[in-house]
Formats: sequence, structure tokens, C-alpha cells
Amino acid sequence: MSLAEDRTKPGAGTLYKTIRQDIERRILTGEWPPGHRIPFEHEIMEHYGCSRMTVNKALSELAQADLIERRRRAGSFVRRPQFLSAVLKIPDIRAEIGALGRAYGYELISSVRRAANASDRERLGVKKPCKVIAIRCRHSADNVPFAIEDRLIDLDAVPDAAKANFKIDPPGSWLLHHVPWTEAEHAISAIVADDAIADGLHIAVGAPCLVIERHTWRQGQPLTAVRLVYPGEQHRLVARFRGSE
Amino acid sequence: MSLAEDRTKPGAGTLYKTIRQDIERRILTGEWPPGHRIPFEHEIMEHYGCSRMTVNKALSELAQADLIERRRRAGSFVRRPQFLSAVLKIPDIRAEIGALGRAYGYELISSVRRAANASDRERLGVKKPCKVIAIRCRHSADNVPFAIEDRLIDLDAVPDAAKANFKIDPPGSWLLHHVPWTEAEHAISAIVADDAIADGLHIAVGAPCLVIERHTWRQGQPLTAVRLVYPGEQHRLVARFRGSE
DNA sequence: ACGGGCGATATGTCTATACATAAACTCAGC
DNA sequence: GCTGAGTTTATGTATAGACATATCGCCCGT
Repeated sequence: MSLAEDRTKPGAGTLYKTIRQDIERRILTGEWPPGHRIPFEHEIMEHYGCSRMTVNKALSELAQADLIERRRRAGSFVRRPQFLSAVLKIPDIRAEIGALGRAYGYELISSVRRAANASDRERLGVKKPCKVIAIRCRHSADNVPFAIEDRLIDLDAVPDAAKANFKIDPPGSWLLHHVPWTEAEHAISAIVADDAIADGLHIAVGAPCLVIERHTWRQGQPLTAVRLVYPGEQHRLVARFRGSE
Repeated sequence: MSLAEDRTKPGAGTLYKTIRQDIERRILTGEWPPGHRIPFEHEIMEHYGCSRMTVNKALSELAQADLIERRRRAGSFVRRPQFLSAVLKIPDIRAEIGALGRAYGYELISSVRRAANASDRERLGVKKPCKVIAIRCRHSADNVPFAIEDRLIDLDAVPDAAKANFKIDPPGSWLLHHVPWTEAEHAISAIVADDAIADGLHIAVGAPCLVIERHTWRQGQPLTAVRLVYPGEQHRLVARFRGSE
């Protein structure tokens, strides 16, 4: 029996959203556990009495949201929930502080160009010898230290970085505007301030700090590795999101 | 002039992906800044010599990824980048530890049912008087403390919670399987362990801890507020993601 | 038993078309 | 000048059909 006639009453609104939410609910409640094969587009389309494009739109969105995985010929499958997946969209500290309505300050502490040593190579994840720029700098908001940045840039992957003026431009901003990336990884952890950090952030030794380490790649090639240290009790990473309405 | 013939050569693959990436590139490089109106579907479709549905698919995906905002009659606009947006998908600590291949342990420390006091109401974000359950519990992996959880559940919003057995089921797991949510907010910060936390996590007083505070709503109604404290140097939130290929 | 080829099948993309809907704009009437 | 009704317009949803493409599984020949 077709369910097309029900379409008139539910508050859901549109058909493909109804389909998407029906499936989403079954996944989130565990009725369809990870690995479960979702009915074929063909079957769903008969069940709702609609065309395949409509079903396809619903499933495509679920796939974009990583809730399901679609495999040609095999069907669509519920994905394992992504435990501990934290996605940060922090393109640019300068812009971030600006968005908070505070005055941005930037200070280059050191910038060294050198052949990558073993620890540089390990941090970037490169095997071959290469040249790097190692940068240490400080961001501030309204003249209060906001974050300490420690960055390595692979000069073989980003040769233009040799020409950039990091005395003026924060390296993060410069990279964002000049170098496209395809993959990134973030790791968030907590540490206590040692002498150097306490000094740089104007906080007490032993105070908690939030650390974000980000690695960025282009087509699998490492571009840059950065470690940002924030005063932990003043700074919070906040995100609000929807369960796809 | 139509660009349809170029479709044969680029490695990009499909047309709608080409369109999406072309637009994405212009946004990420700042060529089209926030607020910029991107060409109408009509114009894009003529530019690439394709049908509107193809353009629509590209734009819909950009909208789903929050890169653009679409307004009827007005057009599509580049959104402000979301500074400091951290999206955590951590449905369930129990499942998370299981996925790591470690033995999950759970221990209810206290569970109190009471009328919400002022601080409860503020934490949940409710105005009216209501009943709540306050739960404190501990999660462990291979018998090592993994996280301390402190949770409030609004009993008016989730009456079924009164019947749940939190001596056996972790409240997070129970809620995930019984209560659908529509919005959530995460805040990540760092603290140092006080006596209670040090005791609960078996770490030293003054050791760094990662704190995740999550609020969950259904259609704007607060459901639960939870604070998870992790040992900071052992625990890392890790996420890898793609710039939409 | 093993591997290559081939057909069946489910998803992936694309088109041309149609109608719905929200919002911005126009303009008449007060 | 202001208000409200009607028009225009861009997006939103849905359709039927077509062809592309990856791949699973079967069968056949060695």
C-alpha cells in the first residue's frame, strides 16, 4: 500500500524530508543498528509511492551527513556512529577575534627557516628530508593574550610561504587565503601551563590550558602542523548544532 | 559561451561536483566574501550549459554544509564562516569505549530526584519550576577511570526518565535510545582537578582536565545538561575531516 | 580449484518539465 | 505618505525517464 495519501496531513512538510527523518529516527533509536542495510531506493519509493529521485535526495543527504554509507550495487548501510569526532571550523583566529568585536593583536615571536630535523618530520608526518619554517607567535584580543601558536610549514609543499611576511600576517590567515587544503585533523586536549606558556599567556604556572593541534594536508601531502594553546578557563570552544531539524 | 564541452577533460568527475567546487573555492579564497550574492541558479545553469536541477544539487549541498544560505526570491548568499564552531558527535561513552576495544565499566555514584532549585533551573535554562533528576556517575575503560559525569535531566520534558534504571544503564546511553533531540550545544574548556575530581579520576590534584558541557533540547525545550570531565593529558578529542574533497 | 569474463543490479548523475511557495517589489487607493 | 493587494521572481519540491558506472555473483573454461 502506498503512503502517498498521508502526505497531506503530517506537519513534516515535504516528502523527502519525511523519508529522511523516518530513516534518521530508526538509526538514532537503534532500530537499524550500524551495518544494517537500508531498504533499496526501489523499495522505499514503492513504500512511499514516489519517484526514485525523491528517495535519492533523502538518502543523499543522509550520506552527506555521514549517517549512512552508500555502495553501488550493494545498497545503503547505517554507518558506525562517529565516536569522538570533533569538527572545528576555525579558519582564522584574526577573524574570530574580530567577530567577537574585540581588537586583534598579533606578534611574531620567532621565525626560523631550516632543514627539517627528525622531530619536525615526525610532527609533520613526512618521510623525506625537506625544508620547513618554524613559527612561534602570539594572538591577543584587546591586548590580552588569547593564544600562543607554534607552527611548522612544509616549504616543499608550500613554497610560496617563503615569500610571505609573517611579521605582519598571522601564518594561519596567510595560509587560509593562499593554500587550499583537502584534509585536516584536530586534536583537543588539556595541559597545565609550564613556565614558557605561563609567561606567554600572562597566566600562572599550573593554570589549565586548552590545546588544539591541527594538521592539514592537500591530497595526502602534509602542509602544516600547528599547536594552539589557549588559557583554559577563560577560553571555551562552543558549538551549537541541530540534529538535522 | 557554454562550458559544457570542458566537462570531458577535468579530473573533477561529475558536473555538479565541479560546480560545487568552483563555488566553494571562490568562497574559501575570499573571492566571494561573506554576504556576497552568488549567481542565480538560472545564470549558473547557462554558464555551465546544464539543467537547473544539476545546479540545484550543487547549491543544496553547499547549503547543507552551511557554506551558503539560500533565500527564496532573493538568491543565495555566502555565509559568515563559523568561527569556533566545534561539532562533537559523541552519542555514547559506552559505545565509544567499546569501539576502542576496551572494557567498559560504569558506576552510579548518586542519583537524586528533586524539585529544581535555582541553580538547576539556570543550568538547564528553564524558567518554570520543574522536577529534575541529578545524576553523578563514572565511566571507566579497562578499570581505569575515563570520565566523571554530572547530569541533570528535566523530568517534565522526559517523564520516562523516572522509570529508567540508572544503576545499570548510563544515563547518556539511555537518553540516546529513548529521547529524540533536535538541538545540542557543546562547550569545551580546560580546568585543573580539584579534590573531588582528582579522587574520582584517580589523578593528582592540579592535573589538567578536559571538560565538555553539553546541553540538549527538543524543539527548544531543554532536555538535559551534562558535564563530562576527562583526564586531560590522557584524553584527546580527535577529528579528521575533509574539505568536501 | 582457480581465475576471467559477463550479466544483473543498485546507486550516481543528468535532463526537461511542472507546480508550489516565500518573499520582494509594484502600485492603486485611501 | 502609508497600507494592502496583487505580481514577479528565485528557490523548493517532485516527476519520469535515460544512461553511466561500480561491483557482486555466477558460470564457464582451463
